[in-house]
This record gives sequence, structure tokens and C-alpha cells, in this order.
Amino acid sequence: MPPYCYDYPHPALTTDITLFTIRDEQLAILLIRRRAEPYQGCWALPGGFVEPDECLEECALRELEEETGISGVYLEQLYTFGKPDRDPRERIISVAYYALAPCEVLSPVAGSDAAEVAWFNLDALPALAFDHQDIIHLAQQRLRAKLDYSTVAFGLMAETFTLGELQKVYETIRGEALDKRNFRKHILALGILAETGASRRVGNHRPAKLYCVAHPGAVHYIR
Amino acid sequence: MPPYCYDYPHPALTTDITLFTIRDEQLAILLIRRRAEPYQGCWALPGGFVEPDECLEECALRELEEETGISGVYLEQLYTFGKPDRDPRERIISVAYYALAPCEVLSPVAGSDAAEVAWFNLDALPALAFDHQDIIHLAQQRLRAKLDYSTVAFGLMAETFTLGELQKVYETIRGEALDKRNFRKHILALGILAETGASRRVGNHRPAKLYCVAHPGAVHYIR
DNA sequence: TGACATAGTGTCAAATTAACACTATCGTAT
DNA sequence: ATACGATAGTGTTAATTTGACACTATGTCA
Repeated sequence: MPPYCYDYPHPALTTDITLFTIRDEQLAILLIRRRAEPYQGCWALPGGFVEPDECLEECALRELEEETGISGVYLEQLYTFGKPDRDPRERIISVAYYALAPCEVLSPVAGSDAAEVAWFNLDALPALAFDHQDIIHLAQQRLRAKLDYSTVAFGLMAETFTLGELQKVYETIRGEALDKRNFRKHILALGILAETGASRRVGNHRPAKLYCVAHPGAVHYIR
Repeated sequence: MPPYCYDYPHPALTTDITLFTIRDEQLAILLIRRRAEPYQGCWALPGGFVEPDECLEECALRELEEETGISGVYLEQLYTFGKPDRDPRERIISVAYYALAPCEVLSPVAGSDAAEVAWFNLDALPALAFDHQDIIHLAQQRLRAKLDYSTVAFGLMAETFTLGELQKVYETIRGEALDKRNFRKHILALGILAETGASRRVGNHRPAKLYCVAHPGAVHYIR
């Protein structure tokens, strides 16, 4: 008997990416409108088949780039979805990733497999293909949970940002207002932010100091 | 062009299971000695190919049962490993799970693909096949992390147990001694343990009250 | 120069966590 | 029977962390 005795065809393997950003103080994700069957014309997460010589993470980044034109995001594996009937025709396993990016940089462009690309606020999602609704829901849970014990939130910030902006991001994800003084105390106590020296003038009020992440490659976990 | 245009054969899909238990106050995992190439004769995690009509979790439970005779464990998805060269011959994706079980019940029996099954203390692992070393390492990290904010530890306990036994489990996983009074206060404050009324007489000392999990199906998260 | 809008700052009470030591009850050996 | 060994069981207090709370500063614009 050969070592890999396995009589059935292997299931297909894909990655799907839930890319979060903050737009207009709302948590939003990027969806594509499917050009192909099944669920043709339906909105879905960007993603696609894993190629023979790429690792899963590379696949996620490549598919995101191909379908939406977006690259350079923070990416982390979320969960692998593998129910036999999650795709109506052949069996497909999806390794789901979630990604974070500041909205400033991002202008998605519909690529090959996508008829259209658009941001959707999480509280106003359209009908979705496959089990993508579940994936998104899990991704949101994960994001909210990691806010408390990690520094994921910085993945949603631009190169430099004010503490006010950072607080709004936290408030948006947690869905509740935070005390300004406690928030600033907490964040600065992490010791991972550095003042840039510059400040941002916006609106008819006092300019805010701009901060950046002191050691971008550094720890991602708080405590 | 057909909807699923994909020119390459799909990679194979497996699950691998890191089954933890506590033996002699040491954290141990279950390994099998491989009967087949590659890594024939080498120790490896139990696991195997996903069948067409089973979901990933079912596969993990089935493979564990087939190769080691063990069933009825607590199981949770860990991470999916998919580097193209993690298997020397064909590409294999592994959805890794970790499992927990009290050692009392468990008497592993080598099944089909396993020439031998044995427990190994985590600090004395043999050379391992594939990237199973990495999987185990990640599983241990996860277990340690979840100890603080979840009730996973109960997955390692028998039906009933004493607070002293529970504390030893926590101490073993964390690798440090804990204060007895604080520990008991903390655990009882969770409100998920119930006295059974019985107590356990062991050794030449006072018997300890036996506890059980009040609502076994209940929440797995603390706070 | 006054209205407005956000930036920026410190204190104190409450809650949580961490340190700490002795009595109780059993078995066993003398 | 009695002393010893071994683990069970139990509260208090200080230290730390968290959460609530309000005013001044600095810019723009009318």
C-alpha cells in the first residue's frame, strides 16, 4: 500500500480575507461582487485558490491584491472553515484571514474575478455568498477581543495619528465611548508610541500632537 | 471557462491533533510512531486525511480514535499549517487541533497507521516528523494563554476532582506555584463548580471535598 | 474678541489582586 | 493513646489597578 493511500480527490483549498478598515467612524469591510458561478453577482469576501508553491499567507495577500488592488496590509490567520457542503458544488476548504488597514491609503480597484469592489459598513452588509457571513462574524469577534490584549488597533491607523483618532478607532470597534483621560493614560503606558514632534491642524480648534508606533516590528501583545 | 478554473491538482488536506493530558504532574502529549513513509518509524502527532463527507472537526476526532483508540475529548481548532514544503513529497495542508483529556480514562491503543502510541512529557519530546514540533509548540502556547481567560483547564480534569488537584494542573501548565487561598478564591468565584457532597480519601491526611463542573455545557470564557 | 471645537491634563474612590500563617482532619507509626 | 506527617481548608490586609470625574489650553472662524 502506498504511503499516501487516499482514494478520493482532494478538496479544493482557498483563502478568504476579511479586510477591515475604519471609514467615517464606522467599521467597514471590503467585499467583491462575484463574476462567476456559484453565487454569481453576489457579494463575497475577496479570496481564491491556493497555488502550488505559495504558502497560505502569501495566497491571501496575492488574492487580495489581484481582486482589489490592495497590498501592504496587516494579516493574520483567523480560522479554517471546512464543512463539506459550504460550497454548493465541489468541496472547498477555506483558510480565513483577517486583515487591517488604514482607510487613507486604500482605493480598491476591481480585479480579475471581481465585477465590482466596495466597502460595506459592518452593520449594513448585503447578502453574502457561501458562509462568508459566518467568517465575517468570527473576524469581528476576534478583532474586538484582541483590542483588549494586543496592539492590533495600530493596524488600522495611518503612519502617524493623533490620540483622538486612535481613541475613536477603539470606540468604534468596541461600540462604546471611552474616557479620554483613562484612554490616553492606558495607551501611553504601553510605551510603544512615540511623539513625532509634528502636530495636525484640523478644524477650528487646537492642533493635536501626532504619534507613531515607536518600533513597528515590536511586540503585538499587551501585558 | 468553468467557474472553478484551476489548473493544478489540489493539495492534500489533513488534520493533526495535539492531545494534552497531565501525567505525574507533568504536561504530556500523545504521539504515534509512524508506520509509513515519509518519516517512517518517526514519532508524529496523530492525524490523517480529511474524508469527503466529514467536517474538519469530525476528521480530527475520527483520526484520533482510529490511531489511538481515544475518544470523547475536548477539541478545538488551533491553526492551519500550509507551507508548500512541509511534507517532503506532495503538498499537504494540515488543520491542527488541540485536545484535552483527563489521563485517568485514557489508555491509548495503537491503531491502523500507528506502529506504537505513547505519552511524552512536553519537556522530553523525541524527534518529530514534519513540522509537528512547531504545531506542538503553538498548541502549548495557546493552552497556557487560555488558562487565564477561559475554563479550558476543566478539560483536563476527571468527572470529579479536588481543588488541590485542579491547582496542580494550573501550576503544571503555568510552570509556577500558585497561592492556595488565592487560587481557591478565584476558582470558586467563577461560580461554575459545584460540590458533589462526596470527598476523596487519599494518603494519610484529611480527605478533600470533590467538586464537579456545575453546568458542563456552559460558558468556556472567564470575565 | 468672543464663540466654538477639540487637545490636553491629575486626583481620588472603588475594585481587584497579591502576600501572608494558622487550624482541621485524616492515616500511620510508636 | 499519642505524636507525627501530610494535605485540606480558611480571612485579613496592603498594594495595585481601574474607573469616574471637570477644567484649562490652543487653535479657527465669524
